[in-house]
Amino acid sequence: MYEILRKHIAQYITLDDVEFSQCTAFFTPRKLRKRGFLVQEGDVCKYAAFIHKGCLRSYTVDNKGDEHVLQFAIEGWWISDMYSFLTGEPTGYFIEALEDSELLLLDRQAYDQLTENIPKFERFFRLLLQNNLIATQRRIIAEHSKTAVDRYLDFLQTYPSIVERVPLRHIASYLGITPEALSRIRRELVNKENK
Amino acid sequence: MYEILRKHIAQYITLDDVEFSQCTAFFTPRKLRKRGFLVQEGDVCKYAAFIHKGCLRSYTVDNKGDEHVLQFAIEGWWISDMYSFLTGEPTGYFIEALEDSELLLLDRQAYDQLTENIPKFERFFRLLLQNNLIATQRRIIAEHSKTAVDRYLDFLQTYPSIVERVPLRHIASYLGITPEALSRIRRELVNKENK
DNA sequence: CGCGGGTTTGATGATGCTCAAGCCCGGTGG
DNA sequence: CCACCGGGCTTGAGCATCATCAAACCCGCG
Repeated sequence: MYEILRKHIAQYITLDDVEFSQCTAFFTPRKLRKRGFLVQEGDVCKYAAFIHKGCLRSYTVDNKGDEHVLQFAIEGWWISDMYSFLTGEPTGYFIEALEDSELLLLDRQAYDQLTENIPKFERFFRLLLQNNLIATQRRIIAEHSKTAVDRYLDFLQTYPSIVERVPLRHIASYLGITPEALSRIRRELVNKENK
Repeated sequence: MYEILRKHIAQYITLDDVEFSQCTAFFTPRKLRKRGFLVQEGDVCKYAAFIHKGCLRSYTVDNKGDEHVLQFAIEGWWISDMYSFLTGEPTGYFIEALEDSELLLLDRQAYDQLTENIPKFERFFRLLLQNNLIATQRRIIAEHSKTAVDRYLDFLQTYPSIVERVPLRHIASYLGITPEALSRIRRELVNKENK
């Protein structure tokens, strides 16, 4: 049950067996069906969720009713609204399962105790935040410097395992374009291939 | 010399006088003239810089030679490439003074010692990262859900003190539009005002 | 078989980019 | 003190990209 979590953590900090089994005690397993929500706009996001199996997305809905995907996450990733989770303010995001999923949840109390009992986890979560920030900054620069075609190609390169699993319209939303535009981009790409 | 830093830190953690004077020992003051660089692309970003006075920007240059502003920072803010600073990898950014500026620099060793000697600072830097991530995520959503006009108006609201100090073309770059487009947006806005 | 969600296609229009030129203003040197 | 220069901002015309809206298509599922 915890192998994936263990491998994930090992990428950032080294834990012995005792520490790891201590740490697992803080997580609560939870299943989420396809189209189920971990949180919805207005909720307080009570959990940071590690994905053991499945696929989720976080997104906002603007005042025109259009969705904007912030993040995808699959096995071995985390998903949450860190802001709401850490401040207790209501979230502006929806976090939805795109497949039947199995999560390992960490609530705020567990998070505090975990970082207190095993201080290495303070570092661990800082590294997660840091990597997330770096990726998010790169995304902004990419959106300013690259065309939609190139951003789609980058996405294919960077997240091949996600492309296979999520509907195109969500990818379009992530890239900041309409489904129609993504459709046309894909058409052009196969056209070029066949020349 | 350290009042601004003290106020800034007090927003996130509480330090007594002893702790604060301990902490100041880790900082190195440095002046930077207008148009001077703290780091340039290819350098390792050796410092996290707290701005005591002045104004800086970080930006990348893409392969067409176009600049893309990632961040502005004025008194009471930090600027750095956290990625390069924390990993030791060369940075892809330029960090340039837009005015004569006075900085308080923290190098990697000082950073490590500071977080070790005064563990509250671990929390402090995590909060900084976290706030930065939240703001950066909002920026992506805003770029997907709002027009350039609205993003400019938001910028005026959110960073009035920066608008006064920074050339318009840098603001255009931050917003992801050309200087010409920003110029036209501003023209339309004053037209509307006068009706 | 027919329904419905997701994707594609087409036509049209808005938004912002590119390139080129002009304007404004502050700084410099005669 | 003034003429000139240059950088930054503005303006204009034409164009590319992508959004919008509406309709068709495709395919899995009841």
